[in-house]
Amino acid sequence: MAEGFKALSHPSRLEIIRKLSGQDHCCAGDFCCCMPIAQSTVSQHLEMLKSAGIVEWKAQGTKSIYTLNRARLNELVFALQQLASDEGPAASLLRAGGETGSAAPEG
Amino acid sequence: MAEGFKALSHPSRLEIIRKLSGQDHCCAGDFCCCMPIAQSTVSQHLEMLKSAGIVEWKAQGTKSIYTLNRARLNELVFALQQLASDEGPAASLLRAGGETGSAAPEG
DNA sequence: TGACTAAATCGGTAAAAACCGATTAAAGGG
DNA sequence: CCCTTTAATCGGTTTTTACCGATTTAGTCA
Repeated sequence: MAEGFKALSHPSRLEIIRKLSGQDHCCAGDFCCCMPIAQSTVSQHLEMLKSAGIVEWKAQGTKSIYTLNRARLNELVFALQQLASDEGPAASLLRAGGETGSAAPEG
Repeated sequence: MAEGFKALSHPSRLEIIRKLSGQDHCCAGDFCCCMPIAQSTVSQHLEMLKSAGIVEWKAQGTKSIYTLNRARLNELVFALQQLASDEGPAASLLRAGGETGSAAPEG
């Protein structure tokens, strides 16, 4: 869990995720050209995102295709919601079977 | 935003948050006694959580009272939900006015 | 095959984070 | 006032992260 959040804890990596979020998939070069860091650095950020399960990788010819793993992000969302809840993890799990929960209650 | 996730990116800090999540408030010493790290280290983790806005601090006699800032956590939940969504930030904002969304779809 | 392109990896430096023990500061009780 | 308790801060070491340029690997195409 900490590993997941660590992957989100750098502006450049958030930028990568943001770009992927609106775009279905990108190749590695798509990131380099719009970020103020070297190609090798981008590659390392992508590697970290990959090993944290945030992005998925596929080779396509001489290019590398990266896609966002939205399910993984949702896992982190869920974990964070539980922490934000004042009812503890168990309550959230129980409630998930009955009614739908919201991250931001109206109170 | 990256700063918020960085605060969540260490097991000890997650442990602190987890403890606070189920407990309304804790004093600094409550963390030291159940974690395998020195008092000074706990203090530094708390300082980081505080400056990231994740916890709030109040002096009470010779003790320091820490409370979880659940609103701040919910901000991060919301930001993460937007990233996980394939519709981009704008769509999420629009939808929030109409129907309720779920972080974990049934698929 | 050789030139070209895309991207990972290597070798290294600089900065940041994690951690500790010791010290300091400040409140409370005898 | 002195002693204790609580927790922040200081000084320092070790580990990790971020970053770069250079190199390597691998696919593509003439």
